[in-house]
Amino acid sequence: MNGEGRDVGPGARESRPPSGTPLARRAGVALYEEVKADLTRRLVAGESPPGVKLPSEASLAQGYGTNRLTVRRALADLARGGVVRTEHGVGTFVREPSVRHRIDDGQGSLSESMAERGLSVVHQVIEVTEEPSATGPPEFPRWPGATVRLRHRRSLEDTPWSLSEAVLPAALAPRDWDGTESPFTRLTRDTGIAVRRARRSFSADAATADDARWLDIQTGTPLLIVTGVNTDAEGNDLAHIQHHTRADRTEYVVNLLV
Amino acid sequence: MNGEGRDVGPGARESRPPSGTPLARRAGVALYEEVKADLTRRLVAGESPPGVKLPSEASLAQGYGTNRLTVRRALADLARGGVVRTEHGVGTFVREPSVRHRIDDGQGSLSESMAERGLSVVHQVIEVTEEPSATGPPEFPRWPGATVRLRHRRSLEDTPWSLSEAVLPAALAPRDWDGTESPFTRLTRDTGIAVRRARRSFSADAATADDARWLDIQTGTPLLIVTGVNTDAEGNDLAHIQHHTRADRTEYVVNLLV
DNA sequence: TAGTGGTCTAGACCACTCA
DNA sequence: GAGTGGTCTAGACCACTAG
Repeated sequence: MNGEGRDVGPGARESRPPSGTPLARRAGVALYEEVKADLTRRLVAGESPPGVKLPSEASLAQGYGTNRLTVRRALADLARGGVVRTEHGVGTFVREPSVRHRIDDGQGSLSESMAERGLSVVHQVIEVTEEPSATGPPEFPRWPGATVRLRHRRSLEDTPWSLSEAVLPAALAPRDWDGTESPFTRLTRDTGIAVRRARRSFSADAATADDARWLDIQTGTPLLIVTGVNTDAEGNDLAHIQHHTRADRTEYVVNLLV
Repeated sequence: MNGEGRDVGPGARESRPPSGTPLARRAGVALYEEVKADLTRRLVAGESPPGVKLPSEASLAQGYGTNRLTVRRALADLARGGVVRTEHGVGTFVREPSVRHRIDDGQGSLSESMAERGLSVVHQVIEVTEEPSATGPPEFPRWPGATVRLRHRRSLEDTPWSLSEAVLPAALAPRDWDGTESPFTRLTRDTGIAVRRARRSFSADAATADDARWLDIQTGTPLLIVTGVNTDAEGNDLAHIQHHTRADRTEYVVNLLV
C-alpha cells in the first residue's frame, strides 16, 4: 500500500506479484470466488503491470492457505476472462492490455483497413480441401463445379486473432497464396472480380480445443463468431465465410444508418 | 443404434440416458476430453432429446470408471458450451434446442419483431438510477440535465435472454414502465419521438457472476455483447444501450448492402 | 534436473430440491 | 431424509520449459 512507483529493474518482470493474505471469507461465497476477487483486485488495481509473472500455483495456494486446486479454479476463470494467461511449464502471467481492435464496417478487407493503421496482418493457411460440388451446402450458381474449403488463421501484429474458413468455387480459389493479403483481395487482383461483403451474422461461442490451440487461448474462452456471405458486384454469392475471432481483441462496429 | 423411435412414456423424460462405456483413451488426450466427446456424441447424436435428465455425476463417474471430478469438468465444459444445463440439487439436463433467435437488422425494436413471429418478450426492470448530468460519460446535447441508467432483463418466451442497460436523458425515461414493450417503443408512444438504431458494436465476453445469476447460465459462459447508440430522426443521440445477450440463443444478422 | 502448470484420484462435507 | 450438484482438501503423477 506504499505509494512508490513501479520502478522495475532492467529486464525485470517480477514487480510486486500478489502474495498471500488471509482471505476474508463471507458466508455463501465460494473460496475460489474470494481468491478470484482478491487476485483481480491486485492485478487490475495496477499493482502488477501486464506481463508480470504471478507466483506459482503452489505458492499462491500456500499464501492463501488453501488448496492448489482452488487456486487453479480461480486462475482458470481469470484466464477465460482474459485477465491472465498461462504457459505450461513456465508460469501464469498478467495479460497484455486487451486492446480491442475496432473493425469499422467498410467494404475494404480487414487486411487493408489494418494496414492503413500500420498494423500487420498475416494469414497462415491451415488446410485446403476440395470438394465436388454436390457435397457442399452452399451453392454458387455462376460457378458450378467443385468448391474449395480454405481454413486459415489471421494474426494481427504477430498475435493469433481469428480462425477463419472460406468456402468458394474452386475456379476462384487463390493458388500459391502467400498470406500477405486476404484471399479476397488476392481474388480481385487475380480475376478482376470485385468482392463485396454482404450479410454478416454475429454470435458468440466457447472456444473448442481446436480453436484454443490455434488462437493461443484456453478452451472455453468466449469467441466472437462472424459468419457471412461475400458477393460480386451483381450480388451473386462468391463465398461463404466464417471467422472464430478472439473476443478479447475484437470489437466489430457496424453503422446501421447510411 | 437400433432404429426405434423415441417413444417416451407419458411424462417420462428419462429416455435412454447415456450410460457408462469403457472409454477408448488416446495418448495425449485428457480423460475429461474423452468423457466430453463421448457425452457429446450420445447427446448430439439425438439419442437423448432435449430435457432428458442425465444420470447423476456419481453414476456417470462410476460408469466411465473415473472420478466424479473428471466427469464434473466435462459437464462444466458442456454447460459453458450450451449443451447441458445443471440444476443444483436436481440434476443435469440436455439443453433445449439452441434455437437461435435471428434478429434481422431492421429499424423496429426487438419486441416488435419478435411479436410479429408470435414470440413473447418481457422486460423486467432491475435497477433505475438517476445521475446528475455531470457524471454520465455520454452527452445528450438536446436534452441537458440528469440522465437515467435503466438496467433491465429481457426474456423471450419466459427464458432469460439478455441483461440490458440503457442510459438516456431523465426527461425521456419512461415512468411506470410495465415491461410489456421496449423502453424505446414506449418512449415513441409517450413523446412521439422516433427512435432509430444507429451504430452497433459487437463483441463477446465471459459471463460475470452477476450476468450468470440474471440469465440463468453458468459463470464464464460466452455472451454476445452488443453496444450502440439510438438516435432521433435527425441523428441526435437519444440513448446509449448495452446488451449482454445469451449467445446460445442469439444470432444477430446485419445486412451490409442496402 | 528443477520448477511449473495439467490431470486425476479418493474422500469429505455442504447446499439445495423434493417427496 | 434421500439424492443431487457445488465446493474443498491432500496427495500423486505427468508434460512441458528452461537453465
